[in-house]
Amino acid sequence: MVLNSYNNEDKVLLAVDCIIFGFDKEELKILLIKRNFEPELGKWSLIGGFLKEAENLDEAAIRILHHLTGLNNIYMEQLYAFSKVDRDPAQRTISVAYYALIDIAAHDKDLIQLDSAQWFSLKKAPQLIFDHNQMVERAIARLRRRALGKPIGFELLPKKFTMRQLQKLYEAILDKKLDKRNFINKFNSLDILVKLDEKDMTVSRKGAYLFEFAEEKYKSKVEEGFSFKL
Amino acid sequence: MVLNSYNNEDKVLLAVDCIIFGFDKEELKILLIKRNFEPELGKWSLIGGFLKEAENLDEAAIRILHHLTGLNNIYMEQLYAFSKVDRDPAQRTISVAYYALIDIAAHDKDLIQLDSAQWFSLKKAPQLIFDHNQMVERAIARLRRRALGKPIGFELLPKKFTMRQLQKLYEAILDKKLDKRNFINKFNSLDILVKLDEKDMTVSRKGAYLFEFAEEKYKSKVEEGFSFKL
DNA sequence: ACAATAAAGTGTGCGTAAAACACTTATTAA
DNA sequence: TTAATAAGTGTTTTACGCACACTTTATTGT
Repeated sequence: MVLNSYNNEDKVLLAVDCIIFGFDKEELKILLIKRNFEPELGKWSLIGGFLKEAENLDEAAIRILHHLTGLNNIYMEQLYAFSKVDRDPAQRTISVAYYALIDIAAHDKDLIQLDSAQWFSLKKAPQLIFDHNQMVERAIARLRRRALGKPIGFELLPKKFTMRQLQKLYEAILDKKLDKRNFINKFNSLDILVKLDEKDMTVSRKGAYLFEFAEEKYKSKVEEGFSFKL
Repeated sequence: MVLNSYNNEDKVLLAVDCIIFGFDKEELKILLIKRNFEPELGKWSLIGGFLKEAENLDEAAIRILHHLTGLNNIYMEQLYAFSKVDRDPAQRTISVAYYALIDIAAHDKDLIQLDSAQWFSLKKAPQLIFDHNQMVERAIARLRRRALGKPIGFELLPKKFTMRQLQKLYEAILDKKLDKRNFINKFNSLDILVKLDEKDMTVSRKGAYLFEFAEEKYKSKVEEGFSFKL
């Protein structure tokens, strides 16, 4: 064999595409941008760009997301590397997808207000370019599994929230209705919520008690994980 | 912005590293090769190579594995893309790791008998180059989660096997002792095993009944998944 | 002031699955 | 014949998932 086998190897373009899910009290949304360059100019796509030589993939994802949307301090998780040979007709490109879930309201101020980046209801999102729809599907599947294996909500809900909001978040992710009592019982048994003396009166005549996450307990639950069925 | 933004983007070397776990009736092993090129010549590493322009990552993994070990027909699953900037000191390289579990005995004939590829007990494996140890750790974690969510064993055990072998497989993957009776009860309730009239007499004075997987039922269980705690 | 309305809040019982637990059986080698 | 070895086998208790319906609270409109 050869001594330094690194010569003569093909180099490729490595893209990073960010799938940003947002929650706005009722449903899951996804942040998309309208491409302003060829190919597929004018079509909707995920938030994407190319890895630079001097950064790793996590850093690239953060940079690209910030550059195209203004969003900061978003923790994204790597999803999968998509590599079909002709996935991008313009040039051979491998794309590593990242995803995150954010509280739309909390990050609203960061969002650059171009009409190029826009929230879509997940169920009414347009067709995306290349294999981006597949990426989104895989991200949703991952999200669901994650929601059943670790608590979510901390980065997604306002600091103080009602049980109903938390339940709606899970319903949106799992795409099914849950029983109020069972949901509350199960979540309470995790012992990561703190009931406040305060009520949210905007939501109904009676008002609904507000809760907070007990940050330390929440984080240790994320570490250890759990497995529940909802 | 620019019209065709693809120019001026950095291209990188994209490696694929294969983590091949094997099971040999007692413990989990891992297949490693001794590097015969610089950098790190003579050290142990995962089975790796570079993606070519005309293939996707799955294909590259299969080609590389076959080329370096002779192994054929191994289904590998993509694990994660590792991208630390200096992970390979020789050149900027991103590596996508793949992993698979195989029955060592069944694939023995395919293995090229160089002293360059060698099975190591997982617990006694040597230090690997670059970030390959991290890759292995992540693969083990994934393997454990997978073993609790879908049946495994079909590709890993001989066609006919004893309950004890199956249990040892799970014990090796989960790295803990399991209760014989509970294990059998749980597995039987899945209804994917066929008890044969044949006994394996090599294993004890009394002999142990052999089982097979009911292939169709097994596959549908893989599709639907399950969630068990062992 | 009273009635209607709207959403919040609250508890129980049943069935299934997990976990703990120990003795008997079959065979062979001494 | 017996000593040794691993296989084989059920039951009980506990925890969890899931189905299920009425009461409470405050406001708004008449």
